[in-house]
Amino acid sequence: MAEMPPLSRRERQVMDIVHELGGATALQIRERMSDPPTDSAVRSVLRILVRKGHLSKKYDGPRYVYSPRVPARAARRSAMRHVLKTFFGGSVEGAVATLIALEDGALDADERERIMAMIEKASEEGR
Amino acid sequence: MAEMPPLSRRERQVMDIVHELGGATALQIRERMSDPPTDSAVRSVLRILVRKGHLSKKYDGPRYVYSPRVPARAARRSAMRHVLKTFFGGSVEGAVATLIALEDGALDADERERIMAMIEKASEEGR
DNA sequence: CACGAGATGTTGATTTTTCACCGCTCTATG
DNA sequence: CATAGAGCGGTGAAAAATCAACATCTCGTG
Repeated sequence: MAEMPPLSRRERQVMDIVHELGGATALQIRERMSDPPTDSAVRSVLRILVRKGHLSKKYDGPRYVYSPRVPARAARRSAMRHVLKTFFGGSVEGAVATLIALEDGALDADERERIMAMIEKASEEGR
Repeated sequence: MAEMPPLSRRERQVMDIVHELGGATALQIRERMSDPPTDSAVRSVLRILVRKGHLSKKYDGPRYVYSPRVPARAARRSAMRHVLKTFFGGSVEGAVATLIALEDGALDADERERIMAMIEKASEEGR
């Protein structure tokens, strides 16, 4: 389970799509690409990603569904940790600030409440 | 000044380091790489990144300092937006949850207070 | 001035990535 | 049964990325 070399451009693009969808067929993936190559090209990188251990494929109904090998939770944490370190100098505060200020993520009262509660809870438990 | 082709592996690695440091010399960058190639190899990708418009170089004292061409604020927002979409289905709530639960980011009382205040303020201002 | 060390840029060869063509299988349908 | 269409994977060639050797230039020092 080594962490190998980082992904190539296409590989990363495909992984992002699969992560976003949770699991996806070759066709779905191709449809989501901004600059889609041929179907077989997509399959080529899928094959590589499976071989490298980043994706698993399962035969669901009439076609294969590709899913991330690493659990969603871990992937989320890892991705977040990376931007936290790279763009926010590790400042959770700064990251949250940017997050809630993201115009397209306008949070309503409910969501705000839940977030507040969450933080309360976390700081209690986290000592 | 289009944003065209995504970055290659090395390019992304270098960009991340530069973003993290805000600005850096070729040597600093190389020092931060986990699997550093030769100095001249590093310079090669730096040159490419400058040509592509992702980095600017300024002659500071005895050497060049490379800096991101896109303002830190915009870069942060863009990076955050991407993980938000890819790993959290756009849920700010989910993202904040992960953020505050990152064990290595243990937030103290002060930080928690400031974050709470921030959220209050944001929702007051009619977001 | 001559020299060595540090910083940079260039070039071209090697390695990796990307991709489409091709053939196979399976299923549905006429 | 014959055919057509969809899904799949292998292969090798083209394109891109990666990298180290090499050439310059600058600066400080003996």
